[in-house]
Amino acid sequence: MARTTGSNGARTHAAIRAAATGLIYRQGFAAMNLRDLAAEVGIQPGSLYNHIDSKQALLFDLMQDHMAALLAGTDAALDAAGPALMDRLRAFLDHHVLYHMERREEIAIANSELRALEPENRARIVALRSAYEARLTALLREGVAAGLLSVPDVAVTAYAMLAMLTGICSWYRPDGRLGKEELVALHTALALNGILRRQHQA
Amino acid sequence: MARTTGSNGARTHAAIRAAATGLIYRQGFAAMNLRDLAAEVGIQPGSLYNHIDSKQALLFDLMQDHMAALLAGTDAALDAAGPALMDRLRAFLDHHVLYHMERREEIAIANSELRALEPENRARIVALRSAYEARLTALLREGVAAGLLSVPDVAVTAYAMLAMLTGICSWYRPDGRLGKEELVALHTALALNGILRRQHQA
Amino acid sequence: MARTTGSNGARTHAAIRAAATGLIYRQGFAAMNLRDLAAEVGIQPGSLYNHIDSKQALLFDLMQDHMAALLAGTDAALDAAGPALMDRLRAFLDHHVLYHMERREEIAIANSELRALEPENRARIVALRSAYEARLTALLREGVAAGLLSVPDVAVTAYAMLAMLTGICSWYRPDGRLGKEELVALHTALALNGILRRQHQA
Amino acid sequence: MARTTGSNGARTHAAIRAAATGLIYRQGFAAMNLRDLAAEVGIQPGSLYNHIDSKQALLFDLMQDHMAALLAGTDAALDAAGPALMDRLRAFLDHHVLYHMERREEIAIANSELRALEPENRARIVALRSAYEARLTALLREGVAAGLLSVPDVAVTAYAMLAMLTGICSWYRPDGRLGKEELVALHTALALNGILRRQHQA
DNA sequence: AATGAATGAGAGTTCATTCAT
DNA sequence: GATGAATGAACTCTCATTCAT
Repeated sequence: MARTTGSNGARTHAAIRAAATGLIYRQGFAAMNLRDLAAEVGIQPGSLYNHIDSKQALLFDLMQDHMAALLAGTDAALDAAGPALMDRLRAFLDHHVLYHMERREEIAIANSELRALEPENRARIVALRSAYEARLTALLREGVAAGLLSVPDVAVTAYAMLAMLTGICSWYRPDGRLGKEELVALHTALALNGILRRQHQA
Repeated sequence: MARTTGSNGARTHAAIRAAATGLIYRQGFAAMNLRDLAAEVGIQPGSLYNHIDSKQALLFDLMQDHMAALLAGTDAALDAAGPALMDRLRAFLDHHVLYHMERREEIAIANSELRALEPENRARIVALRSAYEARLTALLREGVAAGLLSVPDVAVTAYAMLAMLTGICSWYRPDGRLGKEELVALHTALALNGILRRQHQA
Repeated sequence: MARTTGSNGARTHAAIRAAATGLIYRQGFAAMNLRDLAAEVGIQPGSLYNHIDSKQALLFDLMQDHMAALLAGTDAALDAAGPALMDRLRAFLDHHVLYHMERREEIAIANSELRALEPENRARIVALRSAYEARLTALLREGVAAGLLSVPDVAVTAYAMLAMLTGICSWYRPDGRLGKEELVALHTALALNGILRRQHQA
Repeated sequence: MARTTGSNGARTHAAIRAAATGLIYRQGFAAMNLRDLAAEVGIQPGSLYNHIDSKQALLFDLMQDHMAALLAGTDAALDAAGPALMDRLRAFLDHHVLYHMERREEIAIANSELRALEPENRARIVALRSAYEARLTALLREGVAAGLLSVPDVAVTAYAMLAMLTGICSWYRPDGRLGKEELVALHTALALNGILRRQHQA
């Protein structure tokens, strides 16, 4: 049976996800309640269940979709960068910082609400996250092998770099003092300077 | 945690704070409930109120004490480092990393539960946090003035450095592959490399 | 229950009644929900209302139709039995047992869900039930007057006999150890033995 | 720590059980809600949980305690009846009828709310019920072996007798036309007459 | 005749907190 | 200082029902 024309189910579902993203970002998942969410969407609390299975399932869906988008965006950026290693590394870092400025709410949720997921759901998100980190560690290993980078420990360094570049989403505001491009350049340089091999280094 | 025979008030209070630190770290403040906290301490929920004023007050006390300890430890490390700027900067970074490994639960709470504080309490913790950040921005400014550092934007760079070094407390485990000293050295070097002024740079 | 292609309204209505009978029998009226009922019929919950007025009306219709069928079947059996009192009494009991084996779901509902009916509906079902009981009490009174039966209290005895013979529908299974005819004979004898007047009795 | 004098926890718990018995008897378990139950006890709904684990656990406890009391009362009646078989059979029936008049609410619940129990709980109540039925079937078998009773099928006859005698609790009222003793005598005679072996019977 | 989305009431349950003992 | 029972508000979620399409 065809979907009734003018039905606004899809619109409501999107509104729920958008409102939930904002509320979880601001208050945390446990502190968000479905009454507030429903009110923000403009429906009754019970009506949420026409669109979601449970509060937990809503969180999982948001996180999963976000991680999938992050991975897809990253791969697109790497593809666009061409084959040269340093281009690819720079593309990864640029994309990471830009994405973290533009979608800082989803990022913050993905980083802080892992503990709110039930074990099975958590395992699936952790797998996506690992796949993302693997993109960076692979680039670092290549760089070391090519003699371009100085990285004492690939795994720890990758964590540290991601932590630094991810931190931006906890304070960035679109109307801040510095523009996006400046912030991207500044952060990518800061990160690269930390690992670039130099002549006077061993 | 079994009930200690002959325990007195101070011991119970300390046990409550220790148990709360662990529970908040693992579950988040909003998701922690006082039933579980009381059970872990070995008392009834109502008895908590002989030692704390409220769940909110307990969180605030934990965060305030932690920030005070962080500031005191930092200042002690700076005093011990002597007057040389680079020694002081290195001392700040070393201390930061070490402290974040050793007290990662308190750190994680201080970083993630600001939003759970009531406005007045939040303002007081934010003030302490700003004081801590000011220690680093002051050092960076000195370094730039002395021509030792290359820092395009002091505030943003300080944030990025702190984010990187703070990230360690989200994955560090005492029984991990690398020892504390290695991790401190690795992180401090990574951070310093990012900002050291070099000859061939403009 | 799969959706029948080309099903029309009457067929859906019958499917709803059949599914509701089973669900109410198994779970009770209050515990049955219209979601499950709709799912068993293969339609959406809202579509039920094209066929029923309300959950309450559905229950009432089922009970009313059942009581009417019971009465009609009883009267047919009495008519077929002829004029002799003992034949008629035996016919009543035989029919009662047989009917309670064959339609135990409807019977169980009629016996246990009176309390779920709204007062007005309940009164109407109670009236039908009283009419049914009156068939038996009339026979008992005739038997006593004719000196054939020994019945200390007609009303109480009628209740007790009906309770005994009705009990079968709470455990009878078509694939059980004993066949229908055996069970009918056994129960009718058990009931009649309890009230038959004997020579050596006062 | 000793129970505080004057604490009325036990009294509240008993009041909850008593009120729940009445409400479940009148409305059925699924239709009873905890708000009404709490109101009848004179406490807030949430306060119920100081005394019960869940609605389901409350039902199970009521049914289990009732079945245990029925079994204990039956065994006491059998012990008091002495060794003669017919005395014991009569004692069983007398006790059954009397108990079903005096505690008809618990009985009705035990008979009609089995389906409301979760599988594990149901299995435990069914086991108690089987133990009770076994008391009667054992007596019937003895009676048949001794040539005192005529019972075509022990299991079916036992069910039918219990159904008849249990029926009383669905209509008995303490202020009714007949007294307890009369009703006990009437029912026991009705049941025994159905199975007593007579000379002129094969 | 059927759908999917909405409603509004209410369900069982949990929670931080209070307080007489 | 600790207890057990109580509170009252709030929670997530379910329900019968309605209705435009």
